[in-house]
Amino acid sequence: MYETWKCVLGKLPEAVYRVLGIERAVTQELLASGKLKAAPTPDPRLGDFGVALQPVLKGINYAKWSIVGADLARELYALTHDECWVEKVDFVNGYLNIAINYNQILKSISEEFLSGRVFKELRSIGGGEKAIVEHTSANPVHPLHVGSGRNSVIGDTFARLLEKLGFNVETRFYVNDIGRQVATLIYGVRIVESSGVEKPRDLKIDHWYGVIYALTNIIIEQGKLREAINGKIRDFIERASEICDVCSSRGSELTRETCLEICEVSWKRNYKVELLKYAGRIYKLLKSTVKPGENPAIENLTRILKELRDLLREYRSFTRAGWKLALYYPEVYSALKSSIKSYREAEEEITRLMLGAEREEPGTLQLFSKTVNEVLNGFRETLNKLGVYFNGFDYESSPEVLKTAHQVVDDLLRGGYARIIEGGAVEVNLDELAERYDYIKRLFHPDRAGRFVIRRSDGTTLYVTRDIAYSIYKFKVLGASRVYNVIAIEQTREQKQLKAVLYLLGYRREAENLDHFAYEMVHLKGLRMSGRRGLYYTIDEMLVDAELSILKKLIEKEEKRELRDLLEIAEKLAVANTRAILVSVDPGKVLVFDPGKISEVEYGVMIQYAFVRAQGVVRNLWGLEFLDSREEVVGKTIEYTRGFEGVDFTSEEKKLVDDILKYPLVLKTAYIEKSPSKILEYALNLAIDFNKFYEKYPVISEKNENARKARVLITVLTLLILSELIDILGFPKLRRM
RNA sequence: GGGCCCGUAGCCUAGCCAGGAGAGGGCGCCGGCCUCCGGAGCCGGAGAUCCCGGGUUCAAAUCCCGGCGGGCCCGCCA
Repeated sequence: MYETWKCVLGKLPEAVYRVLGIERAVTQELLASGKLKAAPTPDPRLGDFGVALQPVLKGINYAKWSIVGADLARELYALTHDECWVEKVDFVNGYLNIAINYNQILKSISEEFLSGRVFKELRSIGGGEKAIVEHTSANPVHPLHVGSGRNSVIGDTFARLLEKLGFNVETRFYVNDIGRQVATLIYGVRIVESSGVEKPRDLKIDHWYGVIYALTNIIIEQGKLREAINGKIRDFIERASEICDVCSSRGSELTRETCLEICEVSWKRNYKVELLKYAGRIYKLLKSTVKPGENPAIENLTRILKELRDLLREYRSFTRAGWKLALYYPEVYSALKSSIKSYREAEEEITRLMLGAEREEPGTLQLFSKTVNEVLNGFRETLNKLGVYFNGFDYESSPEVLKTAHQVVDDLLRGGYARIIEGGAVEVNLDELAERYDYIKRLFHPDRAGRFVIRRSDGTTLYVTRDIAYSIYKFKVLGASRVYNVIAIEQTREQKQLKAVLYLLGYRREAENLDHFAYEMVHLKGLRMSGRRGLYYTIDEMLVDAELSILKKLIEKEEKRELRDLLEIAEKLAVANTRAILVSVDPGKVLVFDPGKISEVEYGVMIQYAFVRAQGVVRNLWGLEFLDSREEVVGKTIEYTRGFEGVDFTSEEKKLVDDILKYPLVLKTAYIEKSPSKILEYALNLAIDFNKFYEKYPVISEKNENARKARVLITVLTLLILSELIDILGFPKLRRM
């Protein structure tokens, strides 16, 4: 198609010159700059594609357009009829509309696809280059939820796409196993285990640990918040007393009512419950009566009240989450509650665990790796169901990462890129370095580059530092020439810091080839997710929900099939649907998802259905199973490319041919724009267009031989492409459904 | 306070970077279609101030400026 477009556009300058006398170079310039271009027509009756000619006709009296246009159409037709397979050129109010011979097009693309040339050309893009895709890398402290699931599916789909494009792809999972979060989990697990509370037998280990982690975290946070709230209340009373004094000496611009409220509070300073009741009311009163900048003392009070309100709100949210978990897991809750005497004690213990791990104490490290690996096994189980596999897991605690991290700090200090700041921590000041290195300036532009610490005053490294080390590892040890980090968008800054440091350390090529594949959050309707509070919709739940909704539909159809078969179909379709939902929205946009409506989003099912139907045609025509004998199907189809002519293509058929033509372009675009959602969208459109075609026209039973040949070709090409797309999307393949 | 991203029918989404004809799809809703390669489908219908206001242009959902609304980032956290 694009070939014919190019062909026609190539002749346009000549036609314009012959009719209007405008120099060929002028039209060529318009084409080159994109002012003139071909685009599909809005209605197939107008033709197959059109060119908006207004830029050329601009100088001509509008009354003459139709005459000039007709001449142009005639001239262009004469020039392109033979060479570009053009059948008709029309001029309609400023547009040149062109109809082309689909017989020729179908013949030529069939040969391209059936000979495998299309796929081969696509593979030449990567040409065996080694690309690493790091994805998922979820903290091993709770089960994978929809957010991590989006990461997995985007990463896995992109990796599969890269493979189709001929890259030598390796997928890696980076295990954050020495952070505070893991230490918190281990701290909680030790308490729960020593209290003799056991995991319910049917609960996955990652879900169990998720509960323990959340409750531990909640109890600690509650302790912290209680202390902060008490402090705020003290501040509040102090300020209130001050203001009350001003009020009673009549030196205040506050209303009488507000003054009285404030005084009441300061007199009742010992009745805490009463105070909290007033806090909100006074805050509202102050906000409505005080103008900014008038009275610093009162503004201070307003600020304190606002902070108090926020703290209370947060406390409440933790408490609610705690209640919910305690309801289902009362033994866990009481074990933790009774053992965690104070949050300070708990935090000290957690810090000790962290330090022990970073100092590579054998006992601590063993404990860490045991716990983390248990959770990772849970992850693997979930991911395998989804069809997501990794070539390897890399541990943050590994000597390769930790040693290199310290090396990175030393190198930066030696190179003068980092310095020791007050207190002894090591900092990189990118603001200064951005002045010297344009690369860094551009990286952060138009924002300030900022500064960041890479080694704490106690000598331990930070997450970024270890991430820098890991990046070096990916390039130097794993031998990547290109790295994609599928990481949430909120880490954009950290990823830029990472690139900046790589650049400073002389890894310039590596910095250029390190790509932050950013994706936005998943927003659940009616639930705010928070791993720290144990609030999440897990992938395991999502898969079950999807499977149940599909099974329900299957059973409703009252098919006389074995339950075992139904279950298998439901399971496969559930995976397809789940993956489809998670990849359906462009990574750069927030994915809004309502778990209650999971049965309504059926992108995966629609694609599978078209795939199954196309297989049915091949089965009935030749008695062949496409999934077992692809080569044979292709071989038989090649015979159909010979000798069909004079077929009038219907608009449904033309649409499918157009779709088929787009395949290579879609893959390239999805790759360049890092947008796996485009693959899904394309597959969906192909499936919809195929369903329409299939429903409307007979394939095997078509009487006209040429038309039958054309339809078989279209069907097999669709089948081939759907098969490739399903590979990329990572759906399990079905024969029937 | 500074920086980035997003705003398209009841809901979700494409188109925006490279401006062109009636803003494509899907879900949901209403009405039809199973003697016909498997109806998880097809056909038809209703439903949109393309967030608002300016500007550039023959032409703006698209580009520019200014608002409004939502998200994210600016830690000796990970």
